[in-house]
Amino acid sequence: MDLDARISVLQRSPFFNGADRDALTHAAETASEHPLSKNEQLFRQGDEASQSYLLVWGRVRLDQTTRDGRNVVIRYLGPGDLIGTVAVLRRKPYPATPVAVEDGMTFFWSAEKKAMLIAEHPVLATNAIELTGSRLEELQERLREVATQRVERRIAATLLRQVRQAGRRVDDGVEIPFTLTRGEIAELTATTLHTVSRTLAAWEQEGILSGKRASHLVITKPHRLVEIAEQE
Amino acid sequence: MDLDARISVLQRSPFFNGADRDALTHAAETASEHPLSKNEQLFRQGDEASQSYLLVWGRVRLDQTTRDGRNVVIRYLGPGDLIGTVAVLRRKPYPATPVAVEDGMTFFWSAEKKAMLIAEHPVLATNAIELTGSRLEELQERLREVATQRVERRIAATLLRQVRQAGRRVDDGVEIPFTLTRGEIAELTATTLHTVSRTLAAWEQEGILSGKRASHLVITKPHRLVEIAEQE
DNA sequence: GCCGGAATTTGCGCCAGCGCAACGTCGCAG
DNA sequence: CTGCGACGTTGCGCTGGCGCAAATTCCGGC
Repeated sequence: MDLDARISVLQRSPFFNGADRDALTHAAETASEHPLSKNEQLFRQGDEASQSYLLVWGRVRLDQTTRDGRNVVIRYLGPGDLIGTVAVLRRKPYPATPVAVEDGMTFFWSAEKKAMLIAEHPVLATNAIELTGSRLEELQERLREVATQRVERRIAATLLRQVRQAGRRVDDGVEIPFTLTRGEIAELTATTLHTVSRTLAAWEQEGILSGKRASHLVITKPHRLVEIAEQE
Repeated sequence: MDLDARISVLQRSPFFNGADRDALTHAAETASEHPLSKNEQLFRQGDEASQSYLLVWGRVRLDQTTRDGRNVVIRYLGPGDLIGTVAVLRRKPYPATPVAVEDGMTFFWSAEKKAMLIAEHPVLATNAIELTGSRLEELQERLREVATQRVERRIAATLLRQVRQAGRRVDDGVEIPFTLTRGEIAELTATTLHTVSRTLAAWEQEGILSGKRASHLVITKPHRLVEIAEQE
């Protein structure tokens, strides 16, 4: 990818919001590229944080694993999202494992280069706080959900969150533009794939959504989902 | 409080780690003081973020409330912790309500002053990322716990977390140096005060911990708690 | 020292949703 | 086109721990 192409990619990332030409050029020049193939792990939870990534295109699932092998999906990441950056800046091991759910492309910087970039362009520090803060807020919301809401509401809220973050309009509703298995939805909502399956089946009955297997979920009646997510 | 006193308070906060004399002085000069009385709310979830606080001494509980009145404790804050700073920098409403669980003291800065401080002293931006990042990591851990562990383990893990963050050595073990009601523990662990009561009663039987009512919890056998928190 | 209210304890019934199991189905590799 | 492996569905029984309720204890204020 040539420099201009890189710069225009960077410009689209919230992390470079308000960055001047100089910052963009500097970042583009020092970036390396790393393509992603489906199911590839970018790094592993617990690894020393040596690289900071920017997802250019594709979709990545952030997993957190327990010692005993249980898994929780922290969130899904899309184009423009940073991966591993906080760990790099904190000089702590990566706290989670990013897995590509489809082919994609990333830029990455070494820990030193990234730290230097941020030191020289303070606006990037502000943006990093902004991004980290919004993830923090999302996690607080999810914690509250898991703590206080029953499964059905949580699933509805989770689907709506995916729609908000990555939804795409289609003929008959909104589409979640990547494959979400029942198991993954279960790990996002702190339940089992069985319960997810039953719930989605019921919703499909009701015509709220549709989408089998490897196809993408299409929410036909988002308002119904909102109702379910907000019911007392 | 005179300037030197303020500066020495600021020095003890991780947010001012590695800050030079100039930054400290500047921050100390522009800070206002606000004493806290028990049960006082510093601000409320949803308010426009106008002030950023630093907890000087005392103890604050961060609450997140659902529309229907249910409550979740996000975390407890102690001396040196920042309150509302991320919201101020993001120019978003406060996402939670901080409540003093005992009398205390805070410094605060207006949103503008705080933004200026950070812009002029980049090390503060780095520290803010560090602090936000560590809270993010803690929340990820808690989400995983709530999603995968049963109540007993979660309570053990939660108590250990309090000990790690604020524990104080005493004759017969480690003390959590502020009052934690069963209800508060319940809101920290996503359960009910009934279950917490039963669990703690059992542990008291076993001699793992002690502490009635308004007194502080003393963990007599932390290793047992660790075992419980880690058991498969 | 006494009182009112808040926190806690404890008992009991119940049910959401988990765990297990068996079966169906889709999609991709070859 | 076929076979296999991963994903999904569905039934069923069980139980952790929630919800409700009542009794008890403690605390802080007066």
